[in-house]
Amino acid sequence: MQATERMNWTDVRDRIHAMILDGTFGPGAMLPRDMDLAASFGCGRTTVQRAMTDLSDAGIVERRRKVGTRVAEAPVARAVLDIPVIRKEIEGRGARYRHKLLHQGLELPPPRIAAAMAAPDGAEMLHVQALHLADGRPHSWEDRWISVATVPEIVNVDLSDESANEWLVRNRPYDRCDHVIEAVAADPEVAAMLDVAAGTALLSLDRTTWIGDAAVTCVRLISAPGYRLISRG
Amino acid sequence: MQATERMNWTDVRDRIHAMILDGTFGPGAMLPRDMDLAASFGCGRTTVQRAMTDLSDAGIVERRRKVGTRVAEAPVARAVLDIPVIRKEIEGRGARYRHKLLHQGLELPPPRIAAAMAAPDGAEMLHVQALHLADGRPHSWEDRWISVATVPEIVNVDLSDESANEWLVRNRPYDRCDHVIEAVAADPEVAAMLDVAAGTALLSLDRTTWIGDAAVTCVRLISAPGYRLISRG
DNA sequence: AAGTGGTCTAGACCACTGA
DNA sequence: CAGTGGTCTAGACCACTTG
Repeated sequence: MQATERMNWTDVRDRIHAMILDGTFGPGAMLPRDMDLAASFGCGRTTVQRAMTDLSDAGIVERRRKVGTRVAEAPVARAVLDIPVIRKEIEGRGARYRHKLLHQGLELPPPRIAAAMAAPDGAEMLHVQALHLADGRPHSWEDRWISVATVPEIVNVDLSDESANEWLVRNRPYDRCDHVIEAVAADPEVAAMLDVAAGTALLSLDRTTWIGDAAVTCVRLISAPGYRLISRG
Repeated sequence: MQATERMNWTDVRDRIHAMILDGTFGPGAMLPRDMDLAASFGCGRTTVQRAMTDLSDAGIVERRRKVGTRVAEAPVARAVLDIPVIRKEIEGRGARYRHKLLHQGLELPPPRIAAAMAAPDGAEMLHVQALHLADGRPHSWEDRWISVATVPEIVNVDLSDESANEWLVRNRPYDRCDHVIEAVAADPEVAAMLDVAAGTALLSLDRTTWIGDAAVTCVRLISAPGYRLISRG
């Protein structure tokens, strides 16, 4: 008597994945229909569906109605980065967090910012610059523009107490956000703030956040040397 | 008579998300049970489940059995980066891809690599250095170590024809991979290869790939100035 | 022991797309 | 038009966690 094991959808996913990895189905090959796979695994079609959704999300297979499921040709490497709130990250390392407001004022944004936020010409925004410190040492420098049109009450908030990011997250949580990651050389101003030599290679992370189609804020975070973004999976 | 609209699971997800965003359920608040939400939306519990799975994957809510569903306290910003095969990326921009093998040999890896790949002391690996070019101009510099223990046949492959990455993807596809992103200053060797001044700030991407618990390869890719990683959504 | 989310099933219908 | 994946439903049972 054969013991018939009950399979999870994760088991089904892993068995399909294994068949792709060991060459049973090579890049570009068609997989059987969900119903046939379900029959061969002895499970319902829904379970195969669930497994396929996961493989499809991971970019391992491509599914099209009427056509079927195909093993992806050029597997992209997908890195999922969790970018924590800076204060949480610092406190999570057991260090003391402090935040220093350097500048705050209504100004006309440079074209780069206005374009990223799809803002009309001549619209003033709140410009904020701040420094994040871990145990008193510079951790990162923040250069932020906030849309007064989207968040009018921001002009009356005291940002020396709470960081702009945390106020926004609590009071105007965003829908979605874009990120751009690049390497930059420290200009003299940033170098002085972060206490490094001008020209030092630093990681820059730009984030634009949106509520629906209205831009909330566009922030550039430049971190002190040694900062890394890590993704495990 | 009220027209009862049929809701997709994405609609359900968006309505729950909207209630979180507009403050109906603030950070840390408990949401109703799936069954009650289903009743209030006029759909089955499965549909709420599907919506919740998505919100949970996105880090917006946290679900625990017997306890219920809670709005996340500290929303992390999640950036999903698709890192394409370099050749595809270059050809996708309409440029001509070329690949130049600079170095290839069996060597003892430095401690950093041996540790990242969890390799035993004294195990030689294949060390490969190469340059990727777009329309003849340097695009990125690659420094790669390949585990001979995991991929013995690699020593007989001609890597001047096909890049190591593409050979590996075709012949030893990996299970999972880790990424580390950081900013580095160009050392003289890299600077010469990429045709930039020494000390230029460059983006470095390290990737270690695995088949099960066996490391396949550990590669550092350093890109020419102006390279960016972008995530939208 | 009880309550919650996690998953499975079978069947049904919808949505997209190629012939 | 036909064939595939995408989704919904109702009901059932499982797995985990707290009391």
